[in-house]
Amino acid sequence: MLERIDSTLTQKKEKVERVHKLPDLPGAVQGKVVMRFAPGPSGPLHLGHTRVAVLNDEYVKRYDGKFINRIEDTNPDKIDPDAYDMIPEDLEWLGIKVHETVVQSERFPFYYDLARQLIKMGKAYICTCPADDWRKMKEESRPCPHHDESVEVTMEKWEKMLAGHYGEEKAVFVVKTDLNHPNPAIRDFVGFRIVTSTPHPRQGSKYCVYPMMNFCVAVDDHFLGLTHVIRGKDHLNNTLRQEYLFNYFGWTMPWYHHYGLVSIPDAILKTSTVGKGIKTGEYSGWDDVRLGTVRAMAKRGIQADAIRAFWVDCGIKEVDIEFSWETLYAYNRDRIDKIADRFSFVPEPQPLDVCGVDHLDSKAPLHPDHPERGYREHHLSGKPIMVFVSEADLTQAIEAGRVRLKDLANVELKAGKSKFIGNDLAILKEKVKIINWVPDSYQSCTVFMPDGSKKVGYVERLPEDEAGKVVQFERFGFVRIGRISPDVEAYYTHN
RNA sequence: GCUCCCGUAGUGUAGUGGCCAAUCAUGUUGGCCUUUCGAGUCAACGACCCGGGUUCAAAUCCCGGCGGGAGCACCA
Repeated sequence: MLERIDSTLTQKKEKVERVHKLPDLPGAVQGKVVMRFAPGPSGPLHLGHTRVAVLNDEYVKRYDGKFINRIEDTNPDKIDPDAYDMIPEDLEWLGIKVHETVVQSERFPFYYDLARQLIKMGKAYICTCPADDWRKMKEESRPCPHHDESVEVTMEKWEKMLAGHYGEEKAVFVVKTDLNHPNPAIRDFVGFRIVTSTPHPRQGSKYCVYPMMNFCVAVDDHFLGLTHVIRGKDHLNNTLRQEYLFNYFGWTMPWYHHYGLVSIPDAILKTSTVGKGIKTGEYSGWDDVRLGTVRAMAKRGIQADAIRAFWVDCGIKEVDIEFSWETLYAYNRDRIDKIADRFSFVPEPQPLDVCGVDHLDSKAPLHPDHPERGYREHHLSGKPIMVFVSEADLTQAIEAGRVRLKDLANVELKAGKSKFIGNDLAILKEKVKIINWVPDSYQSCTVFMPDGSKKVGYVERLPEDEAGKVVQFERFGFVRIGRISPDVEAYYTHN
């Protein structure tokens, strides 16, 4: 301990630029840390999930521990069968190493056993009151008539429950906590319920008694050997409920930590809404660029690395925070700027004739800082030579009278035509603007923007190997190339 | 209504009694540089929720307000 303090003190003096790092986990032992990610399989992962997934992964990697992906599929109403495959795919894309996968619907008999043990301890009862009545009595700190039934009676009712003697909503297994607990959120909670109307996508109608999240979480967190749990603040009260189970069974609790809630502005995240939208054709799929899914981020050219850096930077504090697209984009730009080849794209293209010259050659680097990567070359001829420029640029250029076609020529404009006036870069010192152009060997290109709009224009011919890569359309922004032929489709990343 | 959590610049973050007239990042503005409105570079802007108390000394400890969030589900 003292050594640690000493080293941080000396470090502090030496550090000029401090990189934000996550704090150490209390009681973490190298090689012994076990953590988990516990999504409900209602769809693929979205930005909100990435925080908890990344943070847990960061710690597992730091301590050379184990990362468990626990699929919490105990509510058949909210299961998308495809999610069982999509979640691991998304985790892999995020660079998260999963060491073990647990699916809760495969463990129902195990949960049933523990339920029996709990009944034997007198810590649970089977309630057959109408749900509203039970809830109301709880609010008033009153026990329902079944609260104090004997172990024998309770056990008998439990077996009847399992045997299907009760219909849906006719009986629940309740974990006793403390009806007089000042916090109404902590008083007796439901551990198992009956589900018969919706078959489970994986188990069919094999089971009619379904465990509830709070029961499974406590049981699994213990039996899977978790040492540290990091999750959202919305689970704060759940942890207090789960604590009762740990105490009844005599288990030691892992270290639980709850970070603040994140609000992600302008993000479409809600799985059920998106799922419906996909069915109706409103969205093209889970990777529709308007969505906040991991898939959409990938499609747009957001790097997993940038998302990771963002969450590490946010830390694990309990304060609620607001997600900043600007900051994520800054981290992402930092990563893609180095690797993105540059191309010329002109939205709303307008033809422009360049008179007074027979042919023009253009040679521009794929990346201005890395000429060794090669060049884009165009050899233009014709009488006159025709190029395309964007409508907005053309308007401004006509107003200015002179303009530099980037890496090509200086031209003088009047009445929609232009005249070659040399190639001397000194003209830039005279505040002449540079604009982009494409030759008549262009490809049509549609850029899909995150707000759902499209920018249609021409792009200079792209090498086939740019498909799937992030490139920069000069003076337009970074995009990820979806396809190259027959026409180019690209997804806007950010500026 | 009850219970719990939280409150440092626009956003995120460092800071656990003195080295804090407060760190870093992002953002914004301006300069330089650059054949992109990208990158780089230099500078500026911008914060300890409020009020008491403890102390020689408080962003840091205590109390009270105020503000924000979550939970009180037979969802996760």
